[in-house]
Amino acid sequence: MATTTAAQRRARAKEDYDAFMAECPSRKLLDRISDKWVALILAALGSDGPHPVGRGPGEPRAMRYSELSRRLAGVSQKMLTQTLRSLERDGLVTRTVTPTVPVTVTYELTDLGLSLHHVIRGIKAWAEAHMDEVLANREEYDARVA
Amino acid sequence: MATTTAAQRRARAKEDYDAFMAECPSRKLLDRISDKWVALILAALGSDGPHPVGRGPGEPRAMRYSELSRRLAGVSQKMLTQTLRSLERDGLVTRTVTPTVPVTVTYELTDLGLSLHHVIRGIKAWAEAHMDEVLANREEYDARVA
DNA sequence: CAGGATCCCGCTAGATACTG
DNA sequence: CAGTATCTAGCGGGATCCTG
Repeated sequence: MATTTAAQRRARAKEDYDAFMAECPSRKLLDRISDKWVALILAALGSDGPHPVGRGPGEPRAMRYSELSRRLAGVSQKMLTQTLRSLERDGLVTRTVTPTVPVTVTYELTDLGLSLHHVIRGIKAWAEAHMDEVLANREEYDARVA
Repeated sequence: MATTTAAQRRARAKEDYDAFMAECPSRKLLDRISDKWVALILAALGSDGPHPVGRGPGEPRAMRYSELSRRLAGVSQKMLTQTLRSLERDGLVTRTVTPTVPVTVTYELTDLGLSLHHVIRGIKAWAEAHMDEVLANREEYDARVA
């Protein structure tokens, strides 16, 4: 019983790496914004843009739950709520409950959330500048392989 | 048979939205870089940084498969290969095969890949500047709830 | 050395139904 | 209106074995 070393070392390395990954701020941020709906919600609250499927030159900020739900057509209530909660938890949005007849809940970007929104706009800028090139490369590659 | 409209409209909206999502360049880019290993590989090839778990002040660019494998300790061969292939397909890295005794394969960032790497560094910058604040908000939130 | 091919498990998004 | 609760299927990703 001595040859276990190889597997053990790998497992050990993986643990270390996972721990490192969990600590890494960049990784955390990527995990956050890469979430399917985060960027969209931030975009919706941040101002607006060509993001929504319908028209909606929309309002700059502070939206109700139902507004967001309509704006991000494809989202399920579960994911919308879950995502909004996590964003609130991280201090990226505020949640305001107004006890009207049926309750009214509005969401708004914090300064922190707004600054993150700017980062995302940077990503968007790169995407719009270079993504067609990426797509072209992709097609070329596929053509060469096939 | 008339009340099907509600569900149908939702389904329709979802389809439209999915189509929109699939087209959106920003979404595509996010899907790309949010991939678990993409950012790490780009960081490894882009120059270096505090990313790797071991030390490794390492080489600036052009790494062999096995080097990457060691540098990104936790990655499985499958994911490493898969990710590298997709990056090559997108024209973000080049793959060079040198027919030495046992084959030698090196990967290197293209100009496009390098420019994307810069975007990621921007993300990293935000993370390092604000992520502690996010974490603090998170703890505070959890404390309030509990 | 650098992968290809398979099997298989865990997690999570999504659909559905219910509530204050 | 703005959620909560539950159940399930699909798939991303790791482990393992094999090859040029």
